[in-house]
Amino acid sequence: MSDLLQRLRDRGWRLTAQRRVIAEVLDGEHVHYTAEEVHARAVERLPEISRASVYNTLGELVALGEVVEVTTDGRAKRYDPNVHQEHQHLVCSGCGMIRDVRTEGDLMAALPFGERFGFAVDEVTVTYYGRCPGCAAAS
Amino acid sequence: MSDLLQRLRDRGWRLTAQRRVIAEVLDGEHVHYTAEEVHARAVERLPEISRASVYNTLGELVALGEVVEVTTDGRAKRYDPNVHQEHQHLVCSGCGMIRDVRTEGDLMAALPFGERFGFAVDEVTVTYYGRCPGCAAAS
DNA sequence: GTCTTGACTTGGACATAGTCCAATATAGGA
DNA sequence: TCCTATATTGGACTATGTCCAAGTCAAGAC
Repeated sequence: MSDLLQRLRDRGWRLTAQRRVIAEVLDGEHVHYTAEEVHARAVERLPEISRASVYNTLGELVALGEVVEVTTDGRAKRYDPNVHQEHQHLVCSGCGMIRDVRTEGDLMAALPFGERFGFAVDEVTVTYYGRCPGCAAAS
Repeated sequence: MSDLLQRLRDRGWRLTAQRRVIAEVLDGEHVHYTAEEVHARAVERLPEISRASVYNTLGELVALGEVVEVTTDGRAKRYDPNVHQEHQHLVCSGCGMIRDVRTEGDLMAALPFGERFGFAVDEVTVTYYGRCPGCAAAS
């Protein structure tokens, strides 16, 4: 993620304290924070950062392809910085925890041409649901 | 869908005018309305029906397994009454139109055991994104 | 180092989606 | 026809996200 800032600078971004903090918050594996969670964590490092800046910056990162939006439930969108390794998601239906997972085979090929209705299909997302070990033990 | 009302009665539901109208609105193929769209259509037949009743009834239908929630974007949830034929969704990234599609092969098997992290995986949803013929022509 | 300027940030108002609740109405059995 | 548990209602409230005008500042020019 450290070179994210360099990539952004290369694209003409002004590197503000706010953007740096947001990039730091998004650093790591299996990070899937909501915008409000990103804001809460950013505030710990930069107390005056606003919600608007977080929403703006996340939207820009998504537009640049540096972060992807994930919506596994109908609640808040989550932001996944793990874009350089293709993956899908495994979601615990108990606690909502999300793991990045890699699938086998060609998921796109699972959709026959006869089922494409003239669409130019260019993306497929797969979400697996189950109970994580903790939630399975608790029930 | 006409026998939906019978199934609900068998489960002890009271058949009110509101529930009948909601069931009628959800009748059909490739129906994926938001709660507000269901409400707007229900109001045409029963002007005094409230938003709360629509939300309540949709939630109950989901709990009973008669309707499934679909969230393809981060916006409002959509309600899909086509539960008796397993299917996935194809979404136009231009206009948001949704088609039900049937996939080939075992999507669950695409997730290796080594990628399950101890989860008891019991469901998989797949969403294909592309541009429908109309939106492709317009761009 | 300082100036300048256009891009960035901010707080707050607004919009949209959904939930909750106390009061009222009613389906369907007695 | 009556009774009552269940359903409906309007409206307040919460959560999530968007928009905007005013103020701030990063970084290139000098």
